[in-house]
Amino acid sequence: MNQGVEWAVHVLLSLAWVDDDVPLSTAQFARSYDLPPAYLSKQLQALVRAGLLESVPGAKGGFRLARPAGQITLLDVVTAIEGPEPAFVCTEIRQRGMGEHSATTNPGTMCAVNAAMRRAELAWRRSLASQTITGIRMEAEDHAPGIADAVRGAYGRV
Amino acid sequence: MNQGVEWAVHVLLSLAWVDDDVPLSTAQFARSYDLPPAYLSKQLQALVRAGLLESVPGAKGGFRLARPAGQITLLDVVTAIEGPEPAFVCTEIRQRGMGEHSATTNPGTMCAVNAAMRRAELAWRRSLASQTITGIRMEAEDHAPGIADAVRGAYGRV
DNA sequence: GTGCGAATACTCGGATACCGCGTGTCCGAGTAAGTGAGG
DNA sequence: CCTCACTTACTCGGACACGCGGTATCCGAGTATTCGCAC
Repeated sequence: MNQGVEWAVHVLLSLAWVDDDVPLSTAQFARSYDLPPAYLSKQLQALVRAGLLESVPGAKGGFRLARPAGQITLLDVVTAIEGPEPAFVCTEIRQRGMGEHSATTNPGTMCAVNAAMRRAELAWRRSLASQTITGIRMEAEDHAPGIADAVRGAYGRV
Repeated sequence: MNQGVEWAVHVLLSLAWVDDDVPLSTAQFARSYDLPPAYLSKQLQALVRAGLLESVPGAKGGFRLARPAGQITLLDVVTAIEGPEPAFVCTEIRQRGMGEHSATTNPGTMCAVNAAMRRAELAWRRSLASQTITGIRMEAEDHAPGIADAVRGAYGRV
């Protein structure tokens, strides 16, 4: 799995905690988490293209949440970074070479292997879609009560 | 996702259909599905290492199922090919650079982001573990009634 | 005809190259803020 | 004091290299078969 997913979620969490109209810049995130700024910027651009963030150009610019954190799911993030293609791609080897099966195969039916893998991936996507940034935020606050103020302080929002 | 997973499942399915003590060789599988024989061999070796297949050396050798197809799950196959490591790896960026959070973080608790991703991946693994080769076999036979005899015929088992 | 032994051909298995994609970096276009002068 | 235009500095955004893991391949070790020969 692409490492940018983890970065993206943490960035979105920070933006959720620093609930403000004034945006946060790539440089600030990179400094906070000790990440390569340029590469992080690339990932954030993907979030903008996916409509999760909106970018503010110019001095004192940066990124803002494009919609409330409660309406951003993990599936949105993963899809934005990894792309919409499923992890398992069926190459239909069942009807290569010896194509005898295909003769009796009921048309319109999917390869059973592909169907099984898609069921599993659907379960994964369902779980991702059921978890929002806000949910993770609450869980983190439960684990570390002072984290909200700590993050706001780390970004200069006293 | 590694392409070998699809190949492995189809090979296991073929072995389940051709229910016989005499093994099937890499060359036969490669011919049936039009796959590169050497690379396919590499994947089958992984299945042997994982204990899903047992190899028979020598002339007329090949591979046999190491245990009944009903006791081989998709999770077994994926783990054998992809390895046991989870797809999402948490690099703990939450406490790099500004480590202020960690001061208040309740010790022994996992990063909330990691926890969320692990929940999703657990759902995926649960679905994979609930589906056996036999289950896929039955579904395929439902889609294509004559497939069992077709496969047996393709491998010379008349 | 039968038993034995060597040659054989076929198999798996690990060691070895190739290549695409994720990883990492850089520089330019664009814009808001800041600054100074002029009215 | 207010307005305005210019300079400035900082931001995002896309275009450009690097390295590793999946992809693909080849050749050697080992064994069951098979053929031939002796009995």
